[in-house]
Amino acid sequence: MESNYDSLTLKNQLCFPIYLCSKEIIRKYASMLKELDLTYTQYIVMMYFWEKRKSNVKDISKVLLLDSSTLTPLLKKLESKGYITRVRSAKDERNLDVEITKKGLDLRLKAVSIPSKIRKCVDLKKEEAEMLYTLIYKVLMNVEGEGN
Amino acid sequence: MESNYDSLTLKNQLCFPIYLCSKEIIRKYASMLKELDLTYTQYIVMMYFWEKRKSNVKDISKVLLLDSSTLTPLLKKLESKGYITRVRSAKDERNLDVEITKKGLDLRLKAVSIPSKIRKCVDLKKEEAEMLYTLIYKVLMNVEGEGN
DNA sequence: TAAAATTACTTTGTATACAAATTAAAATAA
DNA sequence: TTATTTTAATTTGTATACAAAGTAATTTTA
Repeated sequence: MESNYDSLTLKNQLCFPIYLCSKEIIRKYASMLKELDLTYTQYIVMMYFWEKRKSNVKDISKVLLLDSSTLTPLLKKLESKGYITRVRSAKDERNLDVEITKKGLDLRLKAVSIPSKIRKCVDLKKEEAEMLYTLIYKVLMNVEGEGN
Repeated sequence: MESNYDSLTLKNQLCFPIYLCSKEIIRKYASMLKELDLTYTQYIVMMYFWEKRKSNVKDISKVLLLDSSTLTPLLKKLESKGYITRVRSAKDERNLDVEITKKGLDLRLKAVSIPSKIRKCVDLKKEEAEMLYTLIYKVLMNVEGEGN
């Protein structure tokens, strides 16, 4: 039986390696994304727009679990790079219409090789990757579920 | 067979949910750690010192995979809270001797309940947690292994 | 319909993160 | 032994992250 005392050691943490894993993978992405002049978070947002084309801060926030105060400057940055446009909604001035540009859509072509590079780097068998995906999602749902 | 095109969608990313999971768990920690006046990263560093008592920037950096430029201000912060001391090494002035204080050691008692709270929140069966730990570690080793 | 509450986004403040440049000390080479 | 290189930590610059406060538009309520 594991004591409370033992529980408070680095090697017995589950979340610590998840945190490390996240950071280190993002570092890998960062070096690959340098050519596209994108950071990892910007890449995630672009991926969202490659699928959705048009959205607003609230909806992006809901899907990417990024705070609106993180998104505001990030979207301004992507706008300054010409990948998206930001305009207040005519229907409801509170909303910001965010839309991907032609240049933003074109960027996708430069990014298509990235997932396979990352997969090679992560280097898990198909079943392992699926198991990891399942478990991580389970944790995510459990953590999100609890009233925070 | 999954195409390169399909690979570049949010739902087919393995790293994205790991990144979300890491962030959301850290958010949980943050609310629990508020009482101890610690952030998650500060908590990790304190956990290191609860096991090690004395160290230096380089060794902490190696174990926690945190850049020295992240650690410098963080250690200053922990020093200002009275949990550690920072002194240049007499033997080699390049090194910084970092040591936990009595107050820092005492803090451990306030933290012992946190791991079980987090486990409850993550809510995985023992075998699931072990499997997740194994897989995450495998990825971490693979990603770190690749010459970066 | 005027006041109150809600909503969507932005701003502010604090704390990571890390690359790249800098500084100072120690080790190595010439 | 001086010059060169290496090493350890710090500083600088940029980009997240998010809580909390603020702003302005819209909706709800009294």
